[in-house]
Amino acid sequence: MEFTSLLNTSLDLNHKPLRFLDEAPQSKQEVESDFIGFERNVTVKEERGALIEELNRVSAENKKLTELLTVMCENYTELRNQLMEQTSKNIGIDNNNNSNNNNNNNTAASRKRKADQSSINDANNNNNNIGPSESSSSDEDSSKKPREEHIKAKISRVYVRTEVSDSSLIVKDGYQWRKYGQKVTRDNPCPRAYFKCSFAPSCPVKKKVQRSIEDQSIVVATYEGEHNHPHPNKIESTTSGSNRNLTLGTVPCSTSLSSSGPTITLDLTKQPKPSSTQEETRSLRGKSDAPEQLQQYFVEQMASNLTKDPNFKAALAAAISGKFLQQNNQTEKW
DNA sequence: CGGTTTTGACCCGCGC
DNA sequence: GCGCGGGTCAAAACCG
Repeated sequence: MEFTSLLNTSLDLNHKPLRFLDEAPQSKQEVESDFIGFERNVTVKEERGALIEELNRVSAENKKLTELLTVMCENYTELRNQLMEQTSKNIGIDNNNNSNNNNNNNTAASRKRKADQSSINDANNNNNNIGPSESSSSDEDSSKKPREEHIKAKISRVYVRTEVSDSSLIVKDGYQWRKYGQKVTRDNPCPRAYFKCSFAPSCPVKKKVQRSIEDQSIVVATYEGEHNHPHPNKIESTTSGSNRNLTLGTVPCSTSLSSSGPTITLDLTKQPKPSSTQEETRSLRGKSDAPEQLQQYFVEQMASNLTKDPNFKAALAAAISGKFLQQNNQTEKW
């Protein structure tokens, strides 16, 4: 019987400290009544003091983390703006390239792979850093299907740094993609994934994603064609099934841009804890237009997530109660 | 239940 | 003509 009462009391102790945060000043009697089994009201007060001290320390730590997060968000916002600028510039560059490529393809339409090689060489000339001379045969489709000829020349490459352990081959560019094939190519043991824009067939854009053979942490995404619909970030989309490829605009990644040419390198390895649910992602997307609000939102969201997380609560309670019981043992020994 | 992913089969261009 | 290799299809599995 004594044991059970002790057990019950200790369980309560696990929870009370959390309630101190909300109702510490007025709950003095209630707290003391919970500790009545210990018959040590004086030490309870001391322990409360120690707990409050500990909580203050944790709060300070949390503040520092929040500041760090804010700095990260600022960096992210800055880089994101740079990305947007660069992207808009690249669109212009690509359009110029389109006209050039169209001319070339008109003369060599029957030799799609050769034309393709030339476009690849162009791309590699623009970014001679990581290019695993990947044979993309985008022009093949267009010559096979003349109706797509108007979109064929728009080819751009994006180099995305990801975790090596992440085998998903997902490049978060904000658009929604449907995977329609995967192939292991000869020159690269890593499989190449084929995606179509989920707005297909009305949107003819395709992309190929494959890890670089030279640096497995880099994923090479080759985009073919041009989206004929607005960026999903700008759409108040309703449900849209699975948004697994969602959104450059919301992912707090750090980005780095190649200075010229239609290639972009994104570093997705430095992103903070990604939001776990689609709902969160959608709400983030809605706020992505205002960087300050975004930062604030990230901070709030992280704090909210932590406070909502039962594991975090349990761990905190365990840590506090552990310290508490430890002190109890010490006082009992006295 | 509808959309997406997986994956083996198939198609087609290219080189020999 | 044949084999190779990249790209696509489509049925089944999977998922929310």
